[in-house]
Amino acid sequence: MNLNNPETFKALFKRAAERKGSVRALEVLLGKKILGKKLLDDTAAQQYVAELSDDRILAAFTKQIFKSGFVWRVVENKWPDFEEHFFNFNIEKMLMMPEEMLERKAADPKIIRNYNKVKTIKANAQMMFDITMDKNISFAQFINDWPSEDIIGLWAYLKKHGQRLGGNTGPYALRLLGKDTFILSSDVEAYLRAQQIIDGGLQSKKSLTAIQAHFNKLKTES
DNA sequence: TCAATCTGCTCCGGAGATGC
DNA sequence: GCATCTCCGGAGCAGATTGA
Repeated sequence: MNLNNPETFKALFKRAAERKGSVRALEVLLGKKILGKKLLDDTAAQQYVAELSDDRILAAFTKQIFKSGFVWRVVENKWPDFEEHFFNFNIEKMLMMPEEMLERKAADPKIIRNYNKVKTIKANAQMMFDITMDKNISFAQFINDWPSEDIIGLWAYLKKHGQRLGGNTGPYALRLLGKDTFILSSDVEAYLRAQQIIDGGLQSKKSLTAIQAHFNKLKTES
């Protein structure tokens, strides 16, 4: 570990600006978030997350689950049929769907016929429903309220209580929705190892805590 | 032309090892 | 003894490629 002397935000920013051509070019990339067809700043993005309907969150989770380990283009091409098959991911309708119906839909070639992944739609709908009942808030509000300084906590929650939302699936889905989260891509992992912020397994508690601390530090410095 | 095989990609879970 | 970590094989399907 090299926690005493990791790269500062200033040095990282300078290096990134050189790589992207100029400070301005980098700021264009960093300054706003693209959500759907909209370009939003951080405050607007946060508002966007809080106002999402829960069916869109279930749709995002499901899309990412099917993309995981598969050609993303195929999932995108078939997505309109997914929306149609699963009632636009309406939570109540999904929870009322009998197993036989789910099994039948999972055999339709219009969608990706992976029954194990199809089953996650209902399971994750149940997780979302439970939270809205327990906390009396929408699932979107639940995600929005979770502090970005402990985003690994939200990852762990989704992994434990949801289905197939572990690994990078949960983080990717959260980012797709507009939640402020980092992604442990291979490039990011290589950087973290080069900076000696982590040395063991990427998903170990020790590593995740160190990574979160580093991102929190960068956020404070930025 | 058709069938078989390969490729792409990552979560999941089990087993054994390690640390506290 | 329990929790956590690490490693590895299995699972899943569409599209591309290869061979008969």
